[in-house]
Amino acid sequence: MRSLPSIIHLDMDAFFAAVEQAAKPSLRGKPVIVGGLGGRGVVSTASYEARRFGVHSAMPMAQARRLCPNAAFLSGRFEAYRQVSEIVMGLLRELSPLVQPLSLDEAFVDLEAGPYGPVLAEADHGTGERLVVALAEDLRADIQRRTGLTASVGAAGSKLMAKIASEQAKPDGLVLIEPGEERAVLGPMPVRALPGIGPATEQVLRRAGLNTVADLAEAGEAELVQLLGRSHGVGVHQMAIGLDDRPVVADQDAKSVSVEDTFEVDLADRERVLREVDVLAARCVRRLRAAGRSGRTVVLKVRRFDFSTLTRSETLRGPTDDEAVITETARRLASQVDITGGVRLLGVGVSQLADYTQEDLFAQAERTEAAAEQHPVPAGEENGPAAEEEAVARHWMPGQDVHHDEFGPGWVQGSGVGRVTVRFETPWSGPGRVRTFAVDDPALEPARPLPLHRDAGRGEHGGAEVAEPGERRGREGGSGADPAGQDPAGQDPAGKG
DNA sequence: TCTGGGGTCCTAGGACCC
DNA sequence: TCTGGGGTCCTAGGACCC
Repeated sequence: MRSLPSIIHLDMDAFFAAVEQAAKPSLRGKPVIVGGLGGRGVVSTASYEARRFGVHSAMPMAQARRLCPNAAFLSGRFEAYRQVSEIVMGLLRELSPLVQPLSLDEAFVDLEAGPYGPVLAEADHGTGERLVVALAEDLRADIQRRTGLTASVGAAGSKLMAKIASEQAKPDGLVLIEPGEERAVLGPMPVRALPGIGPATEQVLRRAGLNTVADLAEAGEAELVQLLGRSHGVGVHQMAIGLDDRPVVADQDAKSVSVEDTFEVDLADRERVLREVDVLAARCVRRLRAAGRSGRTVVLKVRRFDFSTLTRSETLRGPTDDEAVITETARRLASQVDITGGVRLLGVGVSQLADYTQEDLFAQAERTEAAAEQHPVPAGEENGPAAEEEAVARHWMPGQDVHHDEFGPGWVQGSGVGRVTVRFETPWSGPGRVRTFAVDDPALEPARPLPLHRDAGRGEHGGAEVAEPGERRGREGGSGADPAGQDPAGQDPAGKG
C-alpha cells in the first residue's frame, strides 16, 4: 500500500469494437458487435451503441442478433488489435518500465518505477496527486491522438483500487482513489466488484448473507476462510479491508499454449475426432514454435454434447516442440475418452514450458520409432490441410480486410450465395461505397489491416516506437502539465461521487 | 437463449521418496 | 508388527479473467 496513488490501471473502452469503428468510418456511431459469427458463437465485445440494446460480452451471438438486429456483426481481426495494443503499451512504457499487460487492452503501470518516480517520492500529497492526474490525462490524450480510441484510467495506491477506479471511470474517464479512502469506496459495492469473485463465489457468499464488500470486511478472515478455503478466503478478506500489496510485475513468459475449436455440429465418430486432434495439435505446435518454446505436458480437452468438459494430460520425459510427438500424445489421450453422444469442442495444449527449444533425445527417439513403426499418411489426407487452407482463404469473413485491384482497400460486409459484398473505405477516408463481387473474383484478395492513422506506419516499428523522453518532457511545461490549472477532475478524484 | 477462445491460479488425491 | 510426516510430481477439475 502506498500513500500516493502511483499505480494506474488502463482499460481501453470497448476495445475490439472501437478498433473496428476507427478502421471503418461507416460504422462510427453505430452498434458494432465483434465475436464468433457461427451458430455457436458468443459476443466478444459490443460497442456502447450496441450495449444500449442489452448486448454484452459472453452473450450468445444468436441472442445478440435478436436484441440488436441492425448492428454490424464482425468476426475479430486480431492482427489489427495487436497493432493498436502495441502502440498503447508503448505509450505506457514511456511512463514506466514497470508495465504489466493483462490482455491486449488492459495494463497496470507503476509510476514510481518510472521517470516521474523521484518527483512523486519528493512531492507533498496534493502535488503528487495532481501530477498523477496530469500524467494520466496526458496519457489518455496521447492514446486518443495516436489511435483515435478512448481509454479509461484508474489511479490508486494499489492494483486492486486502481482497477476498481478504472471501472468507475468508464467510459473515457479518469478516476483517482485517494489512499485512505479504500474502505469507504469499497464498502457499499456488491461482492462481485472484487476481482476474483465470480458467480460461484458470489453464490456461496450470498447464502452466508454476505452481499456487500462491507459485509465481507465485517465477517472477518476466519469466516471467509471457512466459506472459501484458505487461499481464496484470506485473499478476499484482504481485498475487502482494502489491503493489497501485490507489486506490478513486468510482462511474464506464458506458462501454457493451447488451441481449441467448437464445432458447428457435434462430432460423432472417433476417426473424425482424431483427425481434428491432428489439426489442433499442428496449430498448437505452430504457436509453440513461433514463441520459441517447448513443453513437457500435453493436454487434451474435450467438451461433450451436454457441455460437460474433461481434460486428459500426459507428461513427457522432456520438453518437446516436435509435432509428431505432440500429435501422437494427443491422439493417444483422445482415443481413451468416451465420446458417446458427441463432441462439441476439442482442444490441444502444452504446458510445463521450457525457456528454450531443445532438440531432445526423447523427441528424436519418439520420431524414429513412429517412422519405423507404421502408417504412412494416406495420400489424400496429406493434401487435405493445404487444400483446406485454400478454401479458408476464399471464405470471406465479415469485417475482414481485403484489397481490390480496381477499387483498392476495403472490408467484407457480408457474403453468401456465391457473392461477397465489400465496402471500400479506410480508417482515414470518409464512409465508403459498397460493391458486390463473385466470391472467386480474382481481383479481390485478403489484405493486412491498415494502420489507424495514415502516418502511423512511419518508422521501423510500425508506429509503435517510443517517443524520445524529451518529447514528453517538453509537453510537461505545456497544457497537460499544469495540473492545478486544468482540473481534469471534473472526474472527481476522490471517486466518491 | 444455450453457452468462444485464450489464459491463470488453486485444490485435492495418489504415487513416490526420504 | 505397526505406524510417521513432509516434500514433490502428476493428474483432474473448477473458478475466474478478458
